[in-house]
Amino acid sequence: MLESHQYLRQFSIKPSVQRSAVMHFLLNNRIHPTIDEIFMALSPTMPTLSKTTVYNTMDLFVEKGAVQVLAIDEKNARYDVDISAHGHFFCKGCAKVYDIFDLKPEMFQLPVNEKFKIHAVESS
Amino acid sequence: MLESHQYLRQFSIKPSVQRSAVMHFLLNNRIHPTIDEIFMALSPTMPTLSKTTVYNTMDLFVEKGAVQVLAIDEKNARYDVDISAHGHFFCKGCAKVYDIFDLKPEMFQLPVNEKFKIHAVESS
DNA sequence: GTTTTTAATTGAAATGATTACAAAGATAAT
DNA sequence: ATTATCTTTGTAATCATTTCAATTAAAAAC
Repeated sequence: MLESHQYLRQFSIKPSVQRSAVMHFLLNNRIHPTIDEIFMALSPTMPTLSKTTVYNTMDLFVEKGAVQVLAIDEKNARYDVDISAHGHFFCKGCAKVYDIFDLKPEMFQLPVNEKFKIHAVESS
Repeated sequence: MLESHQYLRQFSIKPSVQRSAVMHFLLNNRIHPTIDEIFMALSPTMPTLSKTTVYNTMDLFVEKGAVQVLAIDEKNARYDVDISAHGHFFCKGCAKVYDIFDLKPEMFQLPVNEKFKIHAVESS
């Protein structure tokens, strides 16, 4: 939990009890969780936690670049504390997201010469 | 429209006025449209069309393998009549999906030796 | 070609994830 | 200690999607 505190500071995120708890969970459970999974995991030991806070917290984390949001699961947004450039695939059988760490930038032949500029590439 | 009729049959989809109209739109507007975009485009010339029909139709098309559904846009499901293996990227500026045709199967180093079997790989 | 059966379409209501908002609580500054 | 600012919380609103039952259209049987 101390670690999470420090970790948040690295991304200029002011720590709070809730934020540290959420980050602690993310760092120790790399399961690309949904909002609900995060909420369900924390609420037993944090009965006052609100799901809205989880939404707010994750929005902040994404905005500050501490986590990335995946759109790979049509049903729910999923989050990844691993912000390195890597891919994902979604197993429809077990409904889980798995990492693909072998992707290389050259794999994407983007039309960068066109009228838009690339902000980010997600292989999710 | 005649073409769409024939096209649907190739995927064992029984054509109807609505289905042909939707497929005709998809074949001639390769913009990876949302349900709403399809509905909005067709309803002027098809006032009785229901949005539920568009949902039903797209579900059927996906099930029959005539189109693929993309999860790349967090807000809405998007559909692509191009069922060939290719990638996509989503421009947050213009909120449009673009194709990436240079992806190759080898780009994905999947852990096929594990306990799940891969049904499909989407780079979207 | 009319009747019967089956399938497709439709609109309204239900669901479920996410967002908006305003009040309550906690933290930081004075 | 007091005031101001930021965070958390619960409720209500929103929006995409699904469910469902009724209507309409199409296909099959006669």
